[in-house]
Amino acid sequence: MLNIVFMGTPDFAKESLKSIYEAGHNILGVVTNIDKPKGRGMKMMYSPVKEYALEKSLKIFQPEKVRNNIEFIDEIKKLNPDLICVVAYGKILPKELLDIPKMGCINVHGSLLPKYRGAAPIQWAVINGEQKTGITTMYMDIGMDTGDMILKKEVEIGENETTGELWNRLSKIGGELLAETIEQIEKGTAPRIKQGDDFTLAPMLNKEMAEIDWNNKTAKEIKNLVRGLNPIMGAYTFLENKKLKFWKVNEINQNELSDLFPGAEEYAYKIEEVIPGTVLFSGDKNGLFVKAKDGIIEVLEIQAENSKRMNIHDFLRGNNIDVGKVLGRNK
RNA sequence: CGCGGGGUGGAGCAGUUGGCAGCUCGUUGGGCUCAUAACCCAAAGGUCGCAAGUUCGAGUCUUGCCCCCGCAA
Repeated sequence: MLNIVFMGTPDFAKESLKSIYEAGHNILGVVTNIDKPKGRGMKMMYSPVKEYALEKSLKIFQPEKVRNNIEFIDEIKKLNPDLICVVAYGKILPKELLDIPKMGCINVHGSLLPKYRGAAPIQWAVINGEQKTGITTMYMDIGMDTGDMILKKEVEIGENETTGELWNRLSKIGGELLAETIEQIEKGTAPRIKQGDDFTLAPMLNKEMAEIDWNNKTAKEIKNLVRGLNPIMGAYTFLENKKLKFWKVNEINQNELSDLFPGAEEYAYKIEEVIPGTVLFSGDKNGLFVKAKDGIIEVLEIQAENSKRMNIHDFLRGNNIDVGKVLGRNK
C-alpha cells in the first residue's frame, strides 16, 4: 500500500478518492478547493471531495492558492507521500509540488489523450459529436495535460447521451482506472507513454458558445450542443428577446416530419423557403419543431426565463409559441 | 444582508383601475366517425402558500412568515 496525497474538488474527483480509499491505500491528506459560497443565498458549501474526506476523517487541506505558497508546499513535503493523485483539482500545480513525491504525481483525465487536453474534455467530446472518448491516467508535468500517459480506457458515447450522464460514467471508470494505475506503479509495471503531437484542446466553456447558431449549425450539431451542455449550462436561443433554454432535443428529417404530420409534405416546399430558426409546428400534443440549417429540431425539454425545466408538452400548455415565429436574437 | 422570478382546480398558465374565479390540456360520462393524440356535447374538480390588516367587498392593496425556482459563483 502506498502513502498518497489526493487532490481534487468536484464529484468527478470524489469517485477517484473513494476508489483509492477503498483499495486500502494510506491517504495522508486530501487537498481540495476552499469552501465557496454557492447556490441560492450564497451559502457556504463544501466540495464533494471535502464531504467524503470528512466522512472518512481524512486530513484536509484547503489552500487559497498553491503557487508560491511555501507553507503549503512544506506541509505536503512533510507528509512525505509516495504519490500524489490529482483529479479535477481546479488549479495548476507548480513544479515544486510535482517534484515532491518519489513516485511522481499522477492525474486522471476525462478524454483519450492527447485529444481534448484542458478543462472541459467531456463536454467538448459530446458537443463535437464524438462516438467514443475515455479516461487517460498520466504522470503530470508542468504543461496542461501534457504528461506521459500510463493507462487508457475507451468508452462509447451514446447517441443521446448527455454530458451529465457521460460524466457520471467516466467518474466511476476514472476511479477504477486510477486504482489500477496505482497498482501498476506499485508493482513497477506501469508504462510511460509519450503523447503524440496530434493533440486537441478542450478549453473552458463560455456563455457565448452556448447560444444556438441557427444559421450555421445543422440539426445534428445543435443536438450535440444541447446534450453537450446538459446539465452544465444549457444551450439557449431567444424568442422575442426572451431567453429560451433547450435541455433536450431530437433531430429529425423531412420524411420523419411527414410521418408525424400526415400532409406535411404538401408544405415541404414552404419549409425549404423558410429561414433556419423558424417554428414549423407547435402544439401541446405534438411538441415544438424548428427548422435548422439542415434538418429539423424537435424540442423535447425546455426552460423559459426565471422558470424551471419542463417537458415541451407542459410548457406549451401554458405558453403559446406561434408557428412562423423565428427563434434567435432580435427577431 | 449577491441579483431576480414565483406560489390560482391533476398539469402548464391568465387574471385588467380590488366587485359573482378563468384559459389550454388532462380526468369522467355521452355523442359522432371506417378511423385517430381527431371532432362535438356535458360533468366533476379550487382553503387563489400561511397569518394578520385596510375595505361594504381582496386572487387583486399593506405587513409578517413558510415554501419553490432562475441567474450569478
